[in-house]
Amino acid sequence: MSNFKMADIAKMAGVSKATVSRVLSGHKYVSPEIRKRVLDVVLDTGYKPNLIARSLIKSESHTIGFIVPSNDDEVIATLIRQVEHNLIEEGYRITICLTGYNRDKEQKFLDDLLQSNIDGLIVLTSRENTSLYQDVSVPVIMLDQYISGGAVTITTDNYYGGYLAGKRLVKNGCKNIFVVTTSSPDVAASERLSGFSQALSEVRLSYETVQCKSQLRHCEKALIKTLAIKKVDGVFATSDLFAAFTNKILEQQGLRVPEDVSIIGYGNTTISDITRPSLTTISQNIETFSQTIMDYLLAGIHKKPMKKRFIILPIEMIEKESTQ
Amino acid sequence: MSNFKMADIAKMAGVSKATVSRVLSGHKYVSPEIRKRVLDVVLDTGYKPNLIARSLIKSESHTIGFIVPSNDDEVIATLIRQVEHNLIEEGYRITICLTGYNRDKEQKFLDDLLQSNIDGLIVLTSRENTSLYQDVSVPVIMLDQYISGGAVTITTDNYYGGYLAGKRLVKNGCKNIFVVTTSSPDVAASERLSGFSQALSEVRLSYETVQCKSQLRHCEKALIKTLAIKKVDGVFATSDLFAAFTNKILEQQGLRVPEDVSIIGYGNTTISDITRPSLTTISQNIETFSQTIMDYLLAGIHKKPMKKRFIILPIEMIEKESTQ
DNA sequence: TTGTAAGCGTTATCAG
DNA sequence: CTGATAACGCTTACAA
Repeated sequence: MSNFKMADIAKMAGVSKATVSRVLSGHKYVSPEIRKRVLDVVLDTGYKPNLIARSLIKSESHTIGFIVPSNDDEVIATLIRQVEHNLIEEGYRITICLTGYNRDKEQKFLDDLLQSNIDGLIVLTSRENTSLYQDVSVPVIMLDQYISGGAVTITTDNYYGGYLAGKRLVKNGCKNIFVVTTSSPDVAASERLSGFSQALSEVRLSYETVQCKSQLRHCEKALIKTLAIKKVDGVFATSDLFAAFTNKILEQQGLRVPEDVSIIGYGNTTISDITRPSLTTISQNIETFSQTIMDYLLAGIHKKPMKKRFIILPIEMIEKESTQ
Repeated sequence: MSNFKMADIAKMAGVSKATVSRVLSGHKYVSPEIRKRVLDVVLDTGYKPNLIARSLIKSESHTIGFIVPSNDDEVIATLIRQVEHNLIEEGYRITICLTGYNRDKEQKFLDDLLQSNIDGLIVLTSRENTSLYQDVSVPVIMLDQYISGGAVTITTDNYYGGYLAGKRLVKNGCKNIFVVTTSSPDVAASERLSGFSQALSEVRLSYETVQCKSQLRHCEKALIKTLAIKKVDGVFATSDLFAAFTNKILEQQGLRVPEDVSIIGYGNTTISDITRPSLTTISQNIETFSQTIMDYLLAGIHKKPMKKRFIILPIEMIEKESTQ
């Protein structure tokens, strides 16, 4: 990294700072000779402009804040990766803010970002915390849930995903159904459950709920406890990880999947392919998800008119071995 | 977000900008009355100082760049999460840069960060790309490998981890050993293999190598191909994910784990607990890893003297069901 | 087409 | 203790 400043380059090239600035910003109205002279010095010195200074005067930072509960979920990690990839192409970078659903933390992150001239925000949070984003001065993409105010909501069709899963278990003739889900205020999971519920209630079925705390051993306990008092022949888990773990526990208990129990997970992640049997699951197209986020985020940043402020992306069920 | 600037606050409180600045920076030498007067206005208006302006004059940004190939590995995702958590406590935030081992991308990330007054850098990269970091103007924590220049290297004992795995398979009497590893230039994996090799060569054993590209189905092909020509009774995978997948394929081929084949993974991740059988694995203490990174990073930022510039953290083998 | 000078919103310096 | 005034490193009217 060179320690040259624009003034140094200007002096060395025998021009003014303004001219150097124009050359570097690809401004027109610079004579070829002078452009070359400046560029030569820039190359010689390895000069790189200070982006903070530029940021201060332009009130932008080419930085997008990405606020999420965690990166431990494979789907979220993939989304982060994909969004980062797409944003880079457009000249932005991302600052990751992991909130753990903690409102104070989230508030602090938000303030910090807003004080740093960020250009936009992508947010995944709980229902309670949406209020933080109702009146923010930069474009906000709110994931998975509606929020009043100016934000654009983008979500995959979690309700329908859950609904499809429900229909599938019903089709398999399952009567004793477990739902394995998180205890976090995860809006996607709760939408999935609503859809699932709907599918079951259409044939007058209900289900047992097994809640998993972050630690899998708690999940194991809860599952075994419920198994002690209820039979099971069908499972819907709100994530592939839960599905995979449930699959293991069930087989440890002497139940065979899919012969005795059908299992459906969510996410179509790597995990759904490394279990035996592989897991039937609901797939969201992460590339499309990311691309849509990008499109609306950039539209917001460039103040382009938007037709919609609420976008629902389709999902599909991927049949694997756990529901045969 | 308020749109007030320091000058506004100063005017409203009837003092100078300098005084407002002093109050907000918690400077001493401000009379109680004036302090209160300013603070009242600040609270009333919801004023928050612009961090970019502060950053410009102080030549720091309270931002740490975290350069890694990807976030799809569970160990790395956990490390990112932990480091982020620790850094927040210290008033820093992180910008994530996912390189995919692409040198150009990495170079661009680096330049961009350096042009933005970042305070420090945490880097996980390939051997070839270390040269990018040999002469960087901010503290660099290089993960998993040594690098000449001023950077501090922090690594877990990958070599010994591999060695332990090798010893364990030998102890189980394995003679036909497979190693399943990545085809990426992953320095940790290659260290693990060195250690593993050493353990085997001490008893004059060798092994077959199965290379996995990012897509698991390629891995499956490679594995089946090798199985067609070689017997196997022991497997060492350089990640739990590979181990889990291998476990699945082997059982599909009619081999029982651990009766016919012993498997050892790496990372002690969630994956190692959701397979049947659960996977014996090598565990790195991520909290300690993260804390060590933090300590040295902050020491570097605050220009404190450091006793060591090369830190190796211990690992341990966690015996689960796949090697019994 | 180029240079001069005035910002961007803070903090640092130096009188008072 | 407080207030002008000059940085920080760049962009951008406005002039020339």
